[in-house]
Amino acid sequence: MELDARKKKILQAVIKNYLETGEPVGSRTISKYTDLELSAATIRNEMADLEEMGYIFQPHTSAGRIPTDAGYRLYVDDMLQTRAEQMNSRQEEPLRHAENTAGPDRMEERFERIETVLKDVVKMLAVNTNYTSVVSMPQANRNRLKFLQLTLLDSKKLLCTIVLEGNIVKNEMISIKDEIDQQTLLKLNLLMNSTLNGLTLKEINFDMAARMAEQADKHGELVSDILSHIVATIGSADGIEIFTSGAKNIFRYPELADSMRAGEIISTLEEKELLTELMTEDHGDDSDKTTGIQVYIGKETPVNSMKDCSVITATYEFEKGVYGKVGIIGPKRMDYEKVVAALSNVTDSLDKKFNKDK
Amino acid sequence: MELDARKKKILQAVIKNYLETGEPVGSRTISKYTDLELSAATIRNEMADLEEMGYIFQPHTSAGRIPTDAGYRLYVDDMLQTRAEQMNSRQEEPLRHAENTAGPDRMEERFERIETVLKDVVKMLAVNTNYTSVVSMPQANRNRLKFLQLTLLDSKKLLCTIVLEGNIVKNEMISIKDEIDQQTLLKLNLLMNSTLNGLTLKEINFDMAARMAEQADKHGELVSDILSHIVATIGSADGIEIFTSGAKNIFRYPELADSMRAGEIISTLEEKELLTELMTEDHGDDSDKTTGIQVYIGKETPVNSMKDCSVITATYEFEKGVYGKVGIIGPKRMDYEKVVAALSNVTDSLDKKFNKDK
DNA sequence: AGTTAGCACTCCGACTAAATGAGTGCTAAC
DNA sequence: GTTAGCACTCATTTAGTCGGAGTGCTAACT
Repeated sequence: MELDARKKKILQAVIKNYLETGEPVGSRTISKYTDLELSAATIRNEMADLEEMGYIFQPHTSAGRIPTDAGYRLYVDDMLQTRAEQMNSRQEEPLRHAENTAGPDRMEERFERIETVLKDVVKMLAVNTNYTSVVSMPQANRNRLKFLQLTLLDSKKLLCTIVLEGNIVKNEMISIKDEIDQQTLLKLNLLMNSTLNGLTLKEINFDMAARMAEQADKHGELVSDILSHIVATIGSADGIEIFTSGAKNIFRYPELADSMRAGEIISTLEEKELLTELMTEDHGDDSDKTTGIQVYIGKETPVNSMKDCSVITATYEFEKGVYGKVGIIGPKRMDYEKVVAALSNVTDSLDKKFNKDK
Repeated sequence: MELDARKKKILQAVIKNYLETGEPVGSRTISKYTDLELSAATIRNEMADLEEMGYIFQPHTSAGRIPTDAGYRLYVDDMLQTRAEQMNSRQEEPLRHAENTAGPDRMEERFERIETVLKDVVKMLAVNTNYTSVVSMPQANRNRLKFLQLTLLDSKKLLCTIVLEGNIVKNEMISIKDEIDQQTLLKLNLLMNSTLNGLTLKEINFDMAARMAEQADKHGELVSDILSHIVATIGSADGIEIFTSGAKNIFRYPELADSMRAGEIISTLEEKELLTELMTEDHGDDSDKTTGIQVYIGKETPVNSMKDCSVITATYEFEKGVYGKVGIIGPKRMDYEKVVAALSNVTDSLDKKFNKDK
């Protein structure tokens, strides 16, 4: 069977209607709703076909139709494509695009800590969309070390301050066995900085560690100790920081609101580790390369507890090469168009904001 | 009317039973449950009295009784008192107390970052009690400044690393207008450290700021700028870090599980700022001075969204004078005894752990 | 061919009525 | 002061009924 233009139009109508009402949509409704003037009976035939093709289904005999994941997928792909086309044609007249980015006024107030900015953004998103939203701090992973500083706190504790290229700062407390004096500390600082500066985490390897340990002479052990602390601190998945907002919004959507499902989702939001996979690597190849927007429908999501949700993520750039993600979690019948637009605006604003600060 | 021993016993029986079942308890049940051999009819009379006194109530005519907040209060106060007495008598034989502290094995593995420890603890609590649990990082508020360091990141940004007495480290990024060279930076570091070291946040005042600005000569503006950044960073409620676990546990208790209530609670847990009040100052005067355990029943809690819950908090000591709090949030019919015991154990373990590390 | 109207059928959801049962308050007797 | 007995209340459960929305199918229409 073939998916001709008319079937596609009907499918779209079913989905749009279902997005609005959240209830199975029947043939009569469609027959009025669409501009193609067809009777309910004809629609029924077409809908039977669409069901056979796996785009829609009935929750029970003699009920209206509901889109399947495949149906949503088709719809979303279509939407993204026409969106991309629109963007392209608009690139020539950037004015439109500019006036489209709402809300930067809220974020420009003054120089703020990035956490504050992101917390504001995520809250704003949740409030505006009525879905749950998440944001990750810029990822340090593939980032270069800019500067590191060892400071003696007391006779047994060393404070190691690590600054990465994107001006991301981390602290690590290191316990030391043997006492150490200011002089050698100064030397160590010099040594480590000169060796490590500008390096990616992945460029720091055993070889280098060995060479440094050698140069540090009797403090070799301490150096490698420090080094492994550094690597661990930055590299650990633990390092990812995620903020969420609007968790309670899932209660707006009955299909997610039963305590089992909601509990699972909320646990995931609470234990942010489980979101790591979602908020770091690019999953799937269906991401929109130009905007960094990804749409996961139902089982497509990498997060187990969200098999009944749809998740949309977008990428923002904090500094050159340093990225973070913003995401929206909602029911499968979420307003994909609105959410994609909102995320796109937000990442645009963030990109601008962070670039302006430089 | 007077609350004689028998009435008290009946009240206790009602509450105990209700804690277990979660359902209104009737006179027949009590008549069997208690050791005082009384018929249901007698119990009924007594219960009518108890209702008049405001300790219990009926959700509707011809239903069993449910404890009121006042009823719980009485019960809890009693429990805490007998508990305190037991503790006192046990102090002479500390072995008992020692074997009572379960779970330190889980936390002793190795030197861990305090965040990790606290996250483990809060998770463990949630799993063991089946309630929602929260923990706050040690509070910096009334803490002394141990050390502070200014580092030039680039021509426009200054990194300010702040270490407080309890080895709590904070970073603050400060934008500067005029460029500054390493020499003056060194001087500033020296000046600020020598002036501020060992001071409480509250001891840093305008007077001092003025004096320092004066000494800093032409960089006076920068100094006061930095100073206000420091004060703001540390002092801001923003600075409190809170971890939660087991949010989904509220769904175990139908009286909290409806989406309105649950949504409110979950929002509060998500926006940790709202928990600040709960996790910082001592509220109410009914706290158990010896253990730092506080019990908030229903409307007593300082957090608005938890008017239908009970909240129990306990204080642990990170370092001399640096405190954090652990809390359990559950339904009013929570197992107060078990929770108090669990919290008491946890704070004991934490106290020991942190003191041993030193 | 494709489209439409008509009709029997299915199934859900809302409503009603009756039965059940736990629990109370009250009275009268012990 | 305590208890047994009884009438009464009210939430919960069960079963039964009804209406409506929507379907699939067939037959007629273009």
